[in-house]
Formats: sequence, structure tokens, C-alpha cells
Amino acid sequence: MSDQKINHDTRERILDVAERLFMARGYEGTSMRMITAGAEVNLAAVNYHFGSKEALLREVFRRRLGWLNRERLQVLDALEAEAAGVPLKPSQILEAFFGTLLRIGEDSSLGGMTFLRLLGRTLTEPAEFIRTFFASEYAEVIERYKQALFRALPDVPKAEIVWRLHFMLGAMSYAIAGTDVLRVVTGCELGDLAGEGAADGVDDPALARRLAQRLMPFLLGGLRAPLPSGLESQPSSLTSSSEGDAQDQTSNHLQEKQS
Amino acid sequence: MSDQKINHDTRERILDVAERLFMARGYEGTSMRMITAGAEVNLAAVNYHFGSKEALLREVFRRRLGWLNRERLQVLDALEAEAAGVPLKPSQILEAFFGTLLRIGEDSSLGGMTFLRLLGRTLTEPAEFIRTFFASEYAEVIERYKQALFRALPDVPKAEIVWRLHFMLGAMSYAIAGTDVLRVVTGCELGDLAGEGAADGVDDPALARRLAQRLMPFLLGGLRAPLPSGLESQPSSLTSSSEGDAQDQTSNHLQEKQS
DNA sequence: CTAACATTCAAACGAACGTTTGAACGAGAC
DNA sequence: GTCTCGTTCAAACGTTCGTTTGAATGTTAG
Repeated sequence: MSDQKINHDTRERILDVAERLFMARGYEGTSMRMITAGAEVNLAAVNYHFGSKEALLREVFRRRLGWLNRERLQVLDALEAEAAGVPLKPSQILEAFFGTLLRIGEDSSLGGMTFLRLLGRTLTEPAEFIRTFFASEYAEVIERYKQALFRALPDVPKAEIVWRLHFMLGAMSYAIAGTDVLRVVTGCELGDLAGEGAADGVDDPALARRLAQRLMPFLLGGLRAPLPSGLESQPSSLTSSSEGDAQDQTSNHLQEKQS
Repeated sequence: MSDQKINHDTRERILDVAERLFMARGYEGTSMRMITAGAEVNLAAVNYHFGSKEALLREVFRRRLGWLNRERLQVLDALEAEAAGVPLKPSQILEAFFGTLLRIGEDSSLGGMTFLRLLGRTLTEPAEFIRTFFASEYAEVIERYKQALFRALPDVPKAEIVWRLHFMLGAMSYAIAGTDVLRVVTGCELGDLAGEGAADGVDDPALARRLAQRLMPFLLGGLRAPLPSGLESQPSSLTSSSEGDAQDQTSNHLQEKQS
């Protein structure tokens, strides 16, 4: 078992190029010939090293998601250990979840903005095997953070928390991936958008920091918004089961006390 | 110019099937043979009636976006006329923008949930011509609502408003399109999620209503969240130009007074 | 009837797709 | 030297892609 990294040069070069191309053109929009040409390797190299195009995509993500999942669980563990039984504040949980993610964008050895944008965009890829893969990769972490949010907001219906977690994931995913729609929104008249276009453009690692700074307050505001009013007066079987608890509040159970 | 709807049967059937398939499998993942087989027309029919696959996709959207753009402008016009110079409340603007959109999901003649999900998913399609098309289709409406938000929140930096508009678009797009990630989030332990799975599943028009009810408070909460703290102390040239105004606030300029 | 027209059809086009093959290469062990 | 083994290579595999063609069809007008 000396060192098995005899020829990881080709492998890594393929992974790097695939990561960039999948980000820019999507899975179906990227051909093996684009990848191998970009990596300056033979066409057969992908199938030799990874087996198939699908397996290549999985490996592109596995290379990065290991760190992300580990770090997210670790940060949450540390927070909960430090709290010693006291429920965490929602802001702490969001910071752990989204802050850890956005740190990827600042560190090119973790994938940088390229992988961050790939991650955001791939969550909406329609291909079946991609969604299956992500479901299995994310399941444990999502579950842990969901439970943490349940404990942090005991008076909020769990279904509401799940919805809002979903909304937050969407805002983040979209914010990361959608440089184009952002340009549509901004470009109409406001081309300067606080540093956009400065430095290295969309690959600027500082962009991740700025993004986090903007995104976190938005997410927290959304998570702690007042509950929808007509929630309990829904006509049909809105509450199918196990939802009879704590559904009759109207406003500020969501305020976390400012420390 | 008698009536030019001699044979819109084939056209409409193709558009319906294409809409559904583009939603389920994406643009690149949908072949002309799937479309024509599903619509039970000849393979050449698409090229005969629409010219190309790209033109077909554009027509799929044009068929629906006309109403949406018209309605959105009209609702905003009505609101501003009624207000007679007084700035609108953010909640009114969001209701006009997102409420109009979500109404599509309740009305199958406007496209229903199928088109709504297609719309959400297509915003993140990587193909160049799709983004170009959307940019031109959305530009006017986005600009109008952006300006309305600027007037509604005069003390908030414009760049911040643009960012948050972007976040809101993302949360909505994702919430609509992402039934799968939602299932990952929910399916872990909470399979009942307040009516999910009831009635006709994801195509249930009532889902749009429930979604709107959940989404609007979240978006409002995010839009009116406190501004990020370290905004003005950014090291590099964060404010490149025309951003010297009203950037030094910290908290509650965003509260709209409750009426 | 015929002529003109819009539409449908089966068949084929060339290009691009992911994958496989079998020979060639090159370093290390014996 | 030879043999081995991991890797690279050019070439081809069979399939599917979007598009085009030209004849067949049905409808309408003169």
C-alpha cells in the first residue's frame, strides 16, 4: 500500500475540467469530448479512470462533498456540545449550515466558486440519477440540521420549519448559481452592484464573502418571519397527521432573544 | 384573414407535451422523438410548425409569459394609480409580483403547476439561448418592480434591494421547481408535510395556494431583514460608484408600518 | 374536374453522442 | 534481456440526436 497516487495527474485534471464544464453547461450539455479535450487527455481516459460519464459526475462531487458534510456535522456537534442542552439560536444553526457552505467559495482547495456554483446549479438538474445521488449524499446532514431547527423553534409547526428550510436552500442555491439572472435583475440600470465585476469577476473568492454577508440576514429574516395567518383555518385536510400541536400561534414565537 | 386557427390541434398538442417534458427532463434531456411520440404526431411536425427545437421552447414560454407579463404590469399600475404618489408597501409589491405568478399554478388554462414548475426550473438552465431569451422576456417587468421597491424602501441601498430581489426569486423558483429536494428535506422523517401527497400530488392546483401562503411571509421577512452589519466597512472598493447614499444604517429602516 | 395549398408521413441525412477495442507505450521487477 | 502491469492512444463501435426531403394526403377554390 505504498502510495497509490502514481498517476493521479490525469484523474485530477479530468475532474477539474469536468467540474468547470458541468458548472458552465450542465451535465447533458457537456460531452466527454469537451472534457477530454479541455483536460488534454485521450477520449478513453474518462471511461478508463471512472467507468462512465455518470460515475465521473459522482466523483466530481464526492471529491468535495466529503469535506462539506464532515465540516457541517462537526460544527453542529461543537455548537450543541457547547450549548450543553440549551437549544441553539436559529442564527447559530444557519451560520453553521450556510456559512460552512459559503466557505468553500473562499478556498480554491475546497473547490472555490466554481464548485459552489456547480453545487447550486446541480440541485435543479432534472436527470434522475443526479437527484438520487444528492438525496443519499445530503440525507444525514439535512436531517441533523432539521432536528436542530425543530429544537431551536419548538413553538413553530415542524411542517413550517421544513418549508422554510426549503425556501432557504432555494435562495442560497439560486444566489450562488444564478449569475445570469442576477445580471438581468441588476443590468437593467444598476451595473455596479457593490463590487460585482471587480477583481476576477464571478470567480473572485471575495464574492463568496460578500454573498454570505448579504445572504445570511435575508435567510434569518425569512426563517423568523411571522407565520402565515390562515394556517389553521385551511378547509381540506391540511394537517394530515401528527400536526395537531402548536399550530395556533400568530406572530412572534419566532423571535430569538438578542444576546 | 378569416380565422387562422385551421389546424392548431397539432400545434397545441405539441406545445402541451413539450411543456410537460421540458419540465420533467429539461431541455437537453428531452428529444424531439419523445415530444412527437407523446403528442402522437409525426417527427417532422415540430420543425414544420415551429422551425426548430429552440424555437419550440421559445414558443412554449411565449404562449404563457404574455399573460404573466401583462398581468404583472397591470397589477402594479393599478396599485400605483390607487396609491396616488404615496410609495407602496413592500408587501403590496411582493403580493403583486409573486401572487400573480403563483396564480398560474391554480389555473390550468394559464399553464397550471406544470408550467409553473417548468418556469422555476428553466431559470437555471445552462443553455445560452435560454438565458438570453428569458433576459429579454423579463427585462421590462423586473425593471418596473425594481423601481417600485426602490421607492418603497428609499432608505435602503439600492444594491441591497437588488440582492434581496435576487434571493426572493431564488427561493420562489426553487420552491416551485424542487419537488425532489423538498422530498429529501421532508422525506427523512416527516412524510406528511401539511397536505403534501394529498389530492393529485404535485399537480394539485391547491398546492399553489398553499405554497403562496407559506412563501409570502418568508419572502417579506427576508426582504425586511436588518441590513448586514459590516456593509460600509468593506476593505476593497465595495462601493464602486453611485452608492454613496444611505448606506450607513444598521437596522430598522425596513419596517413597514402595520396598517 | 383540376389546380393550389397546407399538412402529414416514412425515410433518410450527417453529425455528435457515450462507450469499447486492441495495439502501443513506459517504468519497474526479476 | 524478458515479463508484467498500469496507462495512453487512434480508431471504430452502435446509437441517438436535430433536421431535411419528397412523396402522399386531405381540403378549398375556381
